[in-house]
Amino acid sequence: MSKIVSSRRISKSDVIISAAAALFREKGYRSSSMRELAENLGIEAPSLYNHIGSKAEILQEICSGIAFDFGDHIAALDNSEQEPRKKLDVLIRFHIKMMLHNYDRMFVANHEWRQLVEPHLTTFLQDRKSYEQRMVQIVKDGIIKKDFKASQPQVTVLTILSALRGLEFWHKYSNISNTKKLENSIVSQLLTGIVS
Amino acid sequence: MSKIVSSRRISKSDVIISAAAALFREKGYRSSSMRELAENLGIEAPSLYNHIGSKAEILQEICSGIAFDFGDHIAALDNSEQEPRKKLDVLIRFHIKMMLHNYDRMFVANHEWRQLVEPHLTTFLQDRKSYEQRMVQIVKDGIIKKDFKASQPQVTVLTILSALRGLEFWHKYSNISNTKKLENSIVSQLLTGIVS
DNA sequence: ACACTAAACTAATAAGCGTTAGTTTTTGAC
DNA sequence: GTCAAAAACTAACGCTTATTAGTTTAGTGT
Repeated sequence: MSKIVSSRRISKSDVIISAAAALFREKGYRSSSMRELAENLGIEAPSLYNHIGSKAEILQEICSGIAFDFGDHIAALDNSEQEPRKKLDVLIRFHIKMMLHNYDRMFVANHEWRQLVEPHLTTFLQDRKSYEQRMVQIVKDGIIKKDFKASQPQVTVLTILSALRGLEFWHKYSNISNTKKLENSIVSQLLTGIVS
Repeated sequence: MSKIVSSRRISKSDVIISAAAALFREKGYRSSSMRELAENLGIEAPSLYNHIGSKAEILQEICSGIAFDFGDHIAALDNSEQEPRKKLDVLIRFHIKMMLHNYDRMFVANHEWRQLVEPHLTTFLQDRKSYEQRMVQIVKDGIIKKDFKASQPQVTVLTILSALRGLEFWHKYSNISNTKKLENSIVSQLLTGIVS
């Protein structure tokens, strides 16, 4: 009978979605039950439906929210007049920051987007594809300017993105080595490699 | 009432596990039902239990099989007398080959190991940690021999491993660009970077 | 042809799922 | 304090799940 705490800035549905993101990250979307989610919030399962439409809707909110953040960021970056190398640098650091500060949502969006139902699955994949293509363009620009080695830009981008997706493993290390140092290591490795 | 086809070399449980790997990859472990798995094999769900112990057991077989293959490979590599740089090269190529030739099992092991029940979850994580540590040692050796730049070897290894885990995205491209070329691109990018 | 065994079948069970309906309690503005 | 709205509750439904029990069919060696 305890009520969900909320403020002017954070709606009750946001509180639910945050708790859901944490649960989905830990157990996976399909293995997480509405009953367990409710229990974590100190209420009964049916009470959730005063604030959210369905379990599927929660996942959609999480995934589309992340997609929006990344789309927003790369659009702003595209409009800026910077060198391709700098753009890639900024992009990588943004991924790292997102992973450190929005860990649960990032994890869920990365791992559970397959469970989205149409048309949201298609939308999500389109957004992803579009992001990827913008990134490919940055690499192509860099190759033309001789900033980057000639390569298969598609493969280059997918390699970087999958490396960044794995950042979730470093979430647990984020307290011991500070963010900036971690950022620098990863950016350096992805851009200039490890061979001396 | 059709029987599961099997040969002297491939047992019926292996046929089931292969079909399960394909299904689990497509829908995820929790979203895959024994009924659907049986249907894909042309039998009824309860008939599966003549060959396998449980759904959970199938996942265990998949995950421990992959863990074994990688453990085996890195142990053999450790015993070989090769330069760290060459070891890392071989390791990366092995990951790529495994992903291309054992796609379903690799995908499932990478994505669904969280659904393992104890004690298999702990075993799997220990195997993974051990593999990671062996790889860290290779990088450390390389740094001492000045093959590699000084860095945080742990971060270096985790970055490479997460990039390799994302190889599943390239499975669909594997028909257009041949394996060797893909291997070379990825090895080059991970070892020497993209900046010219 | 016969018997043994492997492997399929049908029927059913208990548990868990997301969700709805209907009701009661709590909260906040006047 | 009163009243409306928000948000909690209990009870239950319909469905799916993995799995078991018991039975029948099919394949194999003699």
